[in-house]
Order: sequence, then C-alpha cells, then structure tokens
Amino acid sequence: MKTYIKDLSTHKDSVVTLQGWVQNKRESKALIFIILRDGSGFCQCIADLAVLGDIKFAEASKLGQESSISITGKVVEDTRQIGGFEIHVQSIDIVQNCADYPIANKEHGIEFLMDQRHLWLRSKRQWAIMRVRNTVIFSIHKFFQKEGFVQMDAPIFTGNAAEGTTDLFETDFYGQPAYLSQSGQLYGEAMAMAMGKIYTFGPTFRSEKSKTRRHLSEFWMIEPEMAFHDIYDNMDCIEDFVRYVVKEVLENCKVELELLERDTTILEKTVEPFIRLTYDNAVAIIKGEQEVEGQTTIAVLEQDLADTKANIASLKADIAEREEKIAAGGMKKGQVNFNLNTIDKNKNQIKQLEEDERNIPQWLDSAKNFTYGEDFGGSDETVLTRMFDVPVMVYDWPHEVKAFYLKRNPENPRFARGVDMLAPEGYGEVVGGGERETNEQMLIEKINEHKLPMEVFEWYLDLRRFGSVPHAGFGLGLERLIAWICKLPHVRETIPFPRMYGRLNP
RNA sequence: GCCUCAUUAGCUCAGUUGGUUAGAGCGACGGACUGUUAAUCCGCAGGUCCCAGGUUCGAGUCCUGGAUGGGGCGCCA
Repeated sequence: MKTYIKDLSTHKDSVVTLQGWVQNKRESKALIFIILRDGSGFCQCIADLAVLGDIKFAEASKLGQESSISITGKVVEDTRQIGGFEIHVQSIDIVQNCADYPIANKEHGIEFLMDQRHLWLRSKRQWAIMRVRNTVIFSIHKFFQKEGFVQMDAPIFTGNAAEGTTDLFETDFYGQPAYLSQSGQLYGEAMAMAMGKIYTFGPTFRSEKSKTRRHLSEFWMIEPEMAFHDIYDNMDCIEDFVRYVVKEVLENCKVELELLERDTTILEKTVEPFIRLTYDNAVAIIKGEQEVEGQTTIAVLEQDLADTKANIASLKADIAEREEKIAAGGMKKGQVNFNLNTIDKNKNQIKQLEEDERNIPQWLDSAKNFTYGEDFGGSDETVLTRMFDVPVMVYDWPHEVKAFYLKRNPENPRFARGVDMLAPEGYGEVVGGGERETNEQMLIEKINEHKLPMEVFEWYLDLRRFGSVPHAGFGLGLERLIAWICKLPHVRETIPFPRMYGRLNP
C-alpha cells in the first residue's frame, strides 16, 4: 500500500515513504528544504546533513526542480505547513535528477505558459483547477444519477447543423462531408422519449473565430433532456443542478479553493433562490430604465469606470513612490528587488485595468443603446449580472433570435420559451436551454424560416408524430462553469489541453 | 470578419524629444550564509531590439506592409 501526501494526518509520528517530484527546493550548508508534490498534495521535507551523510546530502542538494524522487522519513506535525505536516527525511532515492525546468517560480506570460502546458499542469494553481474540474464532473454525474436520469452518448460525427448559424468543423466521412458535433440536443430529445430523463456529457466543437475569455473551439457540454417538463420545471432543474455542483465543490475542494484564493462568499450565496427575469424585464434593467435595489446599470457601470480610473492612478502613484525611494539610494539589495518586483506586478495590473478602462465605456454605450428584440451580447450579460450576486435566469425571448426548436409561449407567441442562466461576477452565459416545440407544423415553418435542409430533420419530426409530449432541457458549458467557480480570468485554464482559435499544440 | 493593445536576454519588463558601447530583476552557473516558505548576500555569463521595406547624417524609438500574441465586438456554452 502506497502512502500519499493527502493522507499524512493518519500517519502522524510514523515513518513513511513518499514518491513524487521536487516542486521547489531551498538549501543551506546543513539543511535542505524540499517541497515534494505527489499529485495528491504538497509537503515540505527537511533533509539534515547529520542524518543523510556527506555523499547523500551532496546528491540531494544538486536536485533540480521537478526531479523525481522517493523519500522516506518521519511524519511530524507543523501547523506552519500547507497540509499541517512535514517530513523529517531519513533517506532519499533519486529516480531522475533533472535540470533547467522551464517554468520558474515567478510570473510568466500566458503565451509561454500555454506553450509549456504539458508541464504547466504540474504547478499549484493548475493542480487545484484540475482537481476542481474533477469534482465538478463527478458531482454532475452524481446529481443526474440520483435524480433518475440516464446518461447517453450523442454522436460526434453529424451530417447536419442543429442551428445553422454556428461555424462547424468539417471532416471527411468516407467521401462525404461530416461535421463535428456542436450539440447533442436533438439526439437527446429522441433518447428522452425512450428513457424519460437523459443527459449527455460529451465534447462539442465550434469553429467560431472568437478570441475572448469565454471561448474554446473544443469544450465539454452537459445536455439534460426531460419528457413531460415545461419551461418552469426546466428552470427548477437548472437551479437545483447548479446549486448541487457548487455545494459539492465547496465541501470537497476546500484546499483547492484556498490555493486559488477564491472568495467563496458568492458561491455560498447559491443556496438562495436564483433570480428569474423575463426578457422584457431584463432589457429594462440593462437599458437602465429599471432599478435594482435602488441603482441603475448605468450608475453602477459609471461607478465601476470611476473606480477603475482611481485604481490606475493609485497604482501609478505607488510605482512613482517606489521608484523615487530606489533612486534615493541607501536601500538594501533585497529591498530594492522587492520593490522592483512590486512595480512589475503593479504594471501588469495597470495593463489589465487599462483594458477595462477601454471596455467599460463600450459596454455602457452598448447597454444604453440596446435595441429591444435583439439577443444579448457578452457585455449585456456582464452588465446585467453585475446587478445581482446570485445566478440570473432570463426566459421568454423574442422567437426570432432563438433556435428553431424552441416552443412559442402559447399566451404570447412573440416569445420563445428559451432560458439562459448567467453566472454572477461577469461570467455570463453558462447555461442555455428551454422548452421544445411540440407542434410539427410550427417546427416545419421554423426550419424553413431558418433555411435549413428539411430532409435531414425528418427523423426529428418523427418525434412529433409519435407520442409527442411537452419536454425541455438545457446545455451547460463545463469550462465556463469551472471558470466561474474558480474565478479564473479565462476558460483556457479549466481544460487540460485547450483547443482554441490560434492554439492546437501541445 | 471588425476594433484595440502589444512584440527588447531563457522568463518578466525598463529604455525620455530619434543621438556614443541597449539596462534591471528573476532564472541558470560559481561561492557565502541561514528552520527556510518565490529565502538572503557576493560574483559571473547571457541580445538577429518579431520580419521586410521606407524617412533620416543617425532608428529599439518615426512611417508603411506583414507575422504572432493579449483583450473586446459579432456569434455562442
């Protein structure tokens, strides 16, 4: 039976052997501090010259970052350490000593890190994110299984587009064109008529040339579909589902969230009811015509812009002050380095803030001039969710802007019964779904309206000919959910090897 | 497809109005020192200033075009 770092608390004061990699190392004449990582966690190991002897100690002191080793030593409680324990080393076996590991313990640029993705996955932040991803995936399955859903796999090769507008990746399927799946939903509907409640969990491909923090070319989507469910049942399901997953992460990923420095207040708020708004209502809020808790979006955004400007000014003042101090001289070298590093960090922050400074006025403009009847843009979602601290569900959309398969509101046919769930803190659309059209004639009209080839939808129309029932479902973007839960600046860090516009390797 | 910002040492960045031999920190390497938390201190090495044209007595700096990357819009989860 092997021992892992996560289980050290059960081995207090006994001697164990750990196998792993040198994450970092500090050395002196008689002591070496090795931060060992074994995939399950991180642990400081102290090697003493008096214990190891000259030869072994010299070997250990030469260990490069990410060298692979096996360490035997005593487990000692030490509250200063991450896991609360450290190892007093008795012996070290070197599996491989390596040198010149490319990723240093310092700030790197995103392009460099993405090129080193195969190695970057080993670093602490990425370790934490991948473990949150694992917990999210596992809890998604747990939720649907406990609710009686049947998991199904939709095909990845498809002969048609579910929604004509999106760009598809074309491949060659024995001489005829085929497209990589951009949604398993239509197949999910067929399966729901067989199983009652189903969910898909699979990869999705979209060749949108989008370079934003929310887009990947290959991402994972979860698509439940439920027979005898309407739009309101659907919203209940979305809410229960998202609440459950967030709760599971909060319970099982404490160490990871702490490592990511995630403020969990907003996540804990998901126990409260989510906000439900009709499209009309949401538009009024976006345009600043309707207040939320005494404030309009316009006022909030203008305040955000003012805050951003003030932040930039104070960071610049801080830099100037530090530069002045350094120039004045008399500072120790260590202090100078510290100040230089801080200046670098501030400059990076200023760059990000300056992008906000450029973007916020655009968003403000777009919100003020929002045309009723249009779909929300990314910035409109940001503006809307900025007003609330729980997820927002917007439903009953103008039918023209939504997919052909959505049901019309029988009381007001201008609206289609779609629903989008927008995550707080500016993360925007995480879920899109709705109640499906059950009337065959309405569907045929819509397919024609969208200029889609009727023949490939014949099988889909069969679902309306044989025992058609009200049904609803939604699609959840796994990476967007993880990005929000971890509060990451970009979805690219939520998937082991991201595929996006301009990025196919490694 | 459109808009915008950027590209200088292995990495993160300075480089003033165009002006002599392009700088710093981190990392690497050599040494000193220490229950250290990105330790600290001393020393040393390290450059096709993204590419191609142009303006100029003179270009890292200005202009034109291109490549690559960041961010935003459209589109979407």
